[in-house]
Amino acid sequence: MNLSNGEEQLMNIIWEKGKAFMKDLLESLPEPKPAVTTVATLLKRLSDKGAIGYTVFGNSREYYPLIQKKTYFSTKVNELVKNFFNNSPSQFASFFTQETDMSQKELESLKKIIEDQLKNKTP
Amino acid sequence: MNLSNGEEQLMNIIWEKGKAFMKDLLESLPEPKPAVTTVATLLKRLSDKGAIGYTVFGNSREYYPLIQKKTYFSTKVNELVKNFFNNSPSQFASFFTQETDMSQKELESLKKIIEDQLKNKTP
DNA sequence: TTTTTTATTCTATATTTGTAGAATAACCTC
DNA sequence: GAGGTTATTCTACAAATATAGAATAAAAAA
Repeated sequence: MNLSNGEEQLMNIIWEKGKAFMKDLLESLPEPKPAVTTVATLLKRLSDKGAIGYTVFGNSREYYPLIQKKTYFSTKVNELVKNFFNNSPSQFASFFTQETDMSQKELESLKKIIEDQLKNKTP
Repeated sequence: MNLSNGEEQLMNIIWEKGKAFMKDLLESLPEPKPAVTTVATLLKRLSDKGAIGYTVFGNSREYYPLIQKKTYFSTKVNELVKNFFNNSPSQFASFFTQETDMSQKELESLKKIIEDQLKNKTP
C-alpha cells in the first residue's frame, strides 16, 4: 500500500478521529485549506486503493480506515531501515537517537522500554 | 530536497561509493538493470535538484553527492516523527523497538547508546 | 416549498516520475 | 583512422499526483 503525500495527510486525520465526514476533514486540514473537490478526489483515490471505507448517511459518507496506522507505518519504517541502514535496526536506532532531539525524560522512557524488551528476551 | 524512489536508489549507490561513473552505477544496480538512458535521466534530474555534482573526464563524468545521506535521512525521519507521532520522538522510538525485530545484542547496544546520551544530558 | 448549503461525481490540466529509443559525441581498439 | 563501445542529450510517452471547476443530488434552513 503506497500513499501519496496528500493521501497520507488525510489518512492521518482519519486515523486520529477513527471516523470522519467530509466536513470534519476540511475542519482538521490546516490553512490554506484545499478545495472540497480536491479532498473528494483524494478520498476517492484512498477508497480505490482500499485504504478507507465508508458508511453512507443520506448525501454524505462517514469515512473510516481500512488499514491500520501501525501496519502502514511499520512497513514504511522497515523500508527506511532496509534502504538506508543495510537492514540493521540497531544502526538505525543509533542514528535516530543521535539525530532527533530527545529530552532527558524521553530518553529515560525509551530506556525503560528497551529494558522491558530485554527482560522478555532473557527470561 | 525531495527525491523520488528511483532517484533515492541511485543516491544510495553514490553515497556508498562516494563517487561513481555511469558504469559503476550500472554495475551496482540490481537486475533487471534499467536502460543506460534511464539512469542518465535520473542523474540529470538529481543534478538539477542539486543532489549531486560531477567532474568531467573526457566523454564521461564522475558523480558525487552534494547532499549528505545523514542530512537527507534526518529530514525524512523527522518528517515521519512529525507526521505520525505527533512530534514525539519517544513515542516513535517505542513503536520502533516494538515493531522491528531487534536481537538481544542490538537492544543492548541501543541501551548503551541511550545511556551515553543520558550522561551527556545530566553532567 | 423555495432557497441555500454541502457532498459527490465527472472532467480536466499541470507537474512529477518511470522508462527508454534515436541521435550524437567522444573515447578505445585493431 | 574505421568501427565498435560508452556516456550524454533530446525527445517522448504513460502513469501517478496535486489541484480544482462544473454539474448534480440531496439535505437543511428559511
